[in-house]
Amino acid sequence: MSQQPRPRVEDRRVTPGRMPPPRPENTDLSPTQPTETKEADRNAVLEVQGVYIISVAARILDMHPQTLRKYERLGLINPGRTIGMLRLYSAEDIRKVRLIRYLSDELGLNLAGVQFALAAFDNMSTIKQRINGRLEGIPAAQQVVQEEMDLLFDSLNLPVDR
Amino acid sequence: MSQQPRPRVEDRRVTPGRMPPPRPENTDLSPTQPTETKEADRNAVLEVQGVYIISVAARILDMHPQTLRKYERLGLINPGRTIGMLRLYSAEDIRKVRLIRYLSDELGLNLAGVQFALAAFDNMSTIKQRINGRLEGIPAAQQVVQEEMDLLFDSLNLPVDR
DNA sequence: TATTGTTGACACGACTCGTATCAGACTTTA
DNA sequence: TAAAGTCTGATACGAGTCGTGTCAACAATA
Repeated sequence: MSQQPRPRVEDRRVTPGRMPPPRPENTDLSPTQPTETKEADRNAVLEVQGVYIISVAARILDMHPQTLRKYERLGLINPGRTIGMLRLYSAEDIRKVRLIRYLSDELGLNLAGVQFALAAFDNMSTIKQRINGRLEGIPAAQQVVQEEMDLLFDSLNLPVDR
Repeated sequence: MSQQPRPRVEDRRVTPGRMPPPRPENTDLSPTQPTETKEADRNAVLEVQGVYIISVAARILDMHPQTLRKYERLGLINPGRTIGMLRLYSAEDIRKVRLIRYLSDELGLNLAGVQFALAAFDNMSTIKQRINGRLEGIPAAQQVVQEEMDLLFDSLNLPVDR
């Protein structure tokens, strides 16, 4: 009955206020201890054209992999997959997670609220596009809508990154 | 708040000797709400149709008065006041509370999310108005924006009531 | 082969939310 | 004027949420 905690690579913890669970800190477990397995090296291997597997994405975002999985389960993000079903996070996915984190951490929304907000953003973007298309022949009107819709987005106080 | 063994209900007691906070002056603030009652006799203030004190509003909404007070403290609603500072809930206030309850109970938003959503609605309405104003001379464009913005509101799945 | 990924389940501590109660002061009503 | 109702700020509590952590059994990758 192996009861020992399985060592993991995800060694970061973010608990800001309180102590982390009383678990032994296997902070690092470089497998066959190449003494200096540079993260950069390993990342480079998995960094195929700006896509990252979950452990790398989690490290980039400084978040727990389980949190990323939970976000996906809730439909907040939808990373790609390798043929072998490994999650692949694109730069766009990373950006979206940052937006989610902003809505959650800074604005205090729960995940239902995040879901609502993301859907609202999407709908706003879509509508803006549709209006723009239907106003194809009236550039003056297009200009007005462009400006005002930008205002609308601004009013949501999203991080510049979006 | 950390949870720990706490006194039983019978033992709960407010710290003795605590001074109640000074009440605000009767400065007749926020006459914002019930424009209908503006010249009603102070005798009849609570009988004006469509304006309710908190206990009545709570009964109408089937909610706890403390919940209504909490919503106000968070800035979600802003009921009027009598000269004596009693809250006065208009039909519009009641409607807004119902919207809040829908966002909270049905969609699962927390109150931060409700705040965000309400602000988004307001901003969308404002922008729609502004666009409409700026497109005054282009009715065709007005029509397009009208239709599409209505679509946008629809996409939010709000209760018919709103 | 060693490592890291997958899933689902369960648990935790911190936090949120609606509700409840209290004391003391004030307002409205009978 | 007395009684009933409301005001304020505090504290409390059960139920739920959320991010994190762990586990088992297995698949993919290096």
